Amino acid sequence: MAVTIKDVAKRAGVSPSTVSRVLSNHPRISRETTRKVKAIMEEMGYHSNMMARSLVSNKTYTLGMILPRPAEELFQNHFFAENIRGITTQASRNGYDILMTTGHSEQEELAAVTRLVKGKRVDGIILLQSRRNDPIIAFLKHEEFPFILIGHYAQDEEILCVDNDNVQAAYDATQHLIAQGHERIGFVSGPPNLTVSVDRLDGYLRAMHDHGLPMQPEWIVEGEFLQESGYRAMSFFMNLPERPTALVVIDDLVTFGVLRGLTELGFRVPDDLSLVSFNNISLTELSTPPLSSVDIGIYQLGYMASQLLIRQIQGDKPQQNRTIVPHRLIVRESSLNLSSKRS
Amino acid sequence: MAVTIKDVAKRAGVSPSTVSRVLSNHPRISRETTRKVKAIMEEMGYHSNMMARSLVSNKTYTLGMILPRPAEELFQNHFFAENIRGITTQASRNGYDILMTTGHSEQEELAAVTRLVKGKRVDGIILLQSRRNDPIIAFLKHEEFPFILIGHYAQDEEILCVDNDNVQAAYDATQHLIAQGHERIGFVSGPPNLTVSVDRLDGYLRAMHDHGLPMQPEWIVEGEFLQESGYRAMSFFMNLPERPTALVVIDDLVTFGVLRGLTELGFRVPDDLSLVSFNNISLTELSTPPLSSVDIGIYQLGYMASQLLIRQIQGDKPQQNRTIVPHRLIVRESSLNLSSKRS
DNA sequence: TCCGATTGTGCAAACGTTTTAACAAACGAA
DNA sequence: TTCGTTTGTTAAAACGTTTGCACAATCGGA
Repeated sequence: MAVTIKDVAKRAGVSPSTVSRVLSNHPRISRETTRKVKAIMEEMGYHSNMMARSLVSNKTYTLGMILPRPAEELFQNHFFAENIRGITTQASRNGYDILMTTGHSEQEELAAVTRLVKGKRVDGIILLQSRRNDPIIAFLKHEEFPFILIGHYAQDEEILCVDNDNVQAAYDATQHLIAQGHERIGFVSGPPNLTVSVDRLDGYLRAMHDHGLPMQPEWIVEGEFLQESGYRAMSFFMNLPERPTALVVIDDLVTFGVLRGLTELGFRVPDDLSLVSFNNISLTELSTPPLSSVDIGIYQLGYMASQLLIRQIQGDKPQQNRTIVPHRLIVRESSLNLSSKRS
Repeated sequence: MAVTIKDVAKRAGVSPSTVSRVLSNHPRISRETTRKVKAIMEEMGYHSNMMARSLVSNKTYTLGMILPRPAEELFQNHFFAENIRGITTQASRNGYDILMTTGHSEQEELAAVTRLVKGKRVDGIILLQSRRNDPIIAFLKHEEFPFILIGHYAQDEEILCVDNDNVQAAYDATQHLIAQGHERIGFVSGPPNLTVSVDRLDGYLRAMHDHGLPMQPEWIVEGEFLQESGYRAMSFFMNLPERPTALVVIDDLVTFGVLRGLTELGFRVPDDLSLVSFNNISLTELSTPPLSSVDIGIYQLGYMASQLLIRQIQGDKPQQNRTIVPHRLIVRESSLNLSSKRS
């Protein structure tokens, strides 16, 4: 039905091989033949059948990824959307498309990945998250299939990944609060089994230590990446006999929970409690007051992941396994202290 | 390298055709053979090569879509993420994956779609938006290639689409404000060339008319789907000699702009101005005050689109071209009037 | 003039499936 | 017993490419 390489060949009076070689810019094809064949391809509206091409060349020019499950709140809408934009944009630029699939459980996800890999549907895989002992990572590593992780995998430093320096990011956030004159600073963390929670807590602790500030164990609260966690943390902190004057919060969404609680109780931000958090989603600047947040370069995380994975597919060994995307603290009203406001 | 159908056949002592038929549950294959072949496939870790399968069967079990360009703010992060979740989930359930590609201009997007269609990479296409005279729609229609539109295309009622009843949604929102005792109600619209803007304005006008309320042309303001538009609309309305007491706003993000402006000027919501908007993104309930918003079922829009497209691919002719996803007004504090609050 | 290298092209096999047509065997009814 | 039907299987062609090998023609230097 559709125009094939043979049709073009016949019309051009050459063999199919020649047409194929024109397509792939083979050096031995003459200027003249190239011109003629290309003209005829144009004229006949030829587009090569990707399935046939993939079958023989064993390349699909497709990167796979699994859609994060709703349960995995680490990846909220904003993160996911920005991230995938980065991934897709860079992939496109290199002639790759993104294949997305999903599973309703860890087991189904593994089955989906297996299907993509063994069924030769993709050339590489981008993983948006990893749990501890991730069977998908184990599988991909065992198959020696190209893949990259956004985030990093504490259990295995050998795998390719793109991540932030979360220790430093939290250090910066904490130091900023200290510079604003705060000494009593609390930390609202995420699930303790996630590297990101561990790293950010670490950065907070280091900053406190480096500036000789007292650390109280009760000023560190764990939670989920949900606003409810923020709400709970807030009420815990505000009921302490000695309240902190500022909080470093693991995620913007959690901070919204803190903020809502504070507003309900009649406390004011930053006057009664200053806040800094992470991710800098677009709504941080819309809230009242606007939230200070560490921009972790979500788009760039995706962009780099695409780029590095494609390089690896094409046989480029990277110097180091882990690539760091720079972060940037965006200071807004939620962490500006009174004196600097009054000045 | 990988295990092929031939390897399985040889090991099972049958022909490749038989193995293929076992794979596709051909009725003529005996119980015994099926059992044996399946066991061997399991044992050898066989997975069929999708490229080869697609090449001959002309089916890819893949749906294509183009990533909305950042410029097209109609599709914000929240919408996009929720929508794609619906699309992918339902696709997966039917054994389809999603292929995502992108282009930096309308022309590139058309080229990308052409590549997917002519290169036989996908079985159908989901379009997340359409401009007027969309060349992509024209192309797909001309090729008679299965596709579905999320939203609808006023120029052509023949194409398959999933949409809300935006007229009724706006009617409901307006009527709610009227029920709260408002008579002076303004409308903040989106770009006038989008169907969604036209429809929602229409619903607003009808509700006002049906309740015998005065309509003032200056109470209708056009803008973009950006918070800046909300900010501008707000300052316009609040500087009128006769201010409205409530606004219907085309989109939540725009409403955040209105809200920020009001807060800056010291106005209070809903006391000085009540607000209702559309889309019900997750942050509407986190803002202060929480925003009333019409939930348009973003996930379900995607879910239905997937489902209907797959049906069409499989040869099921739908009764009607346009499928309506129900909406639901979620009333929150931003539109509850004083009397009902005090009661 | 001859010959080795270079340039341009074609033949045919291969990639891993699906599917049509054919056929053998078993079955059941006359 | 015979013959039409059903059941189970296979051989082989086809899908649209890529690519190793072969070969002819041209070229450039001795």
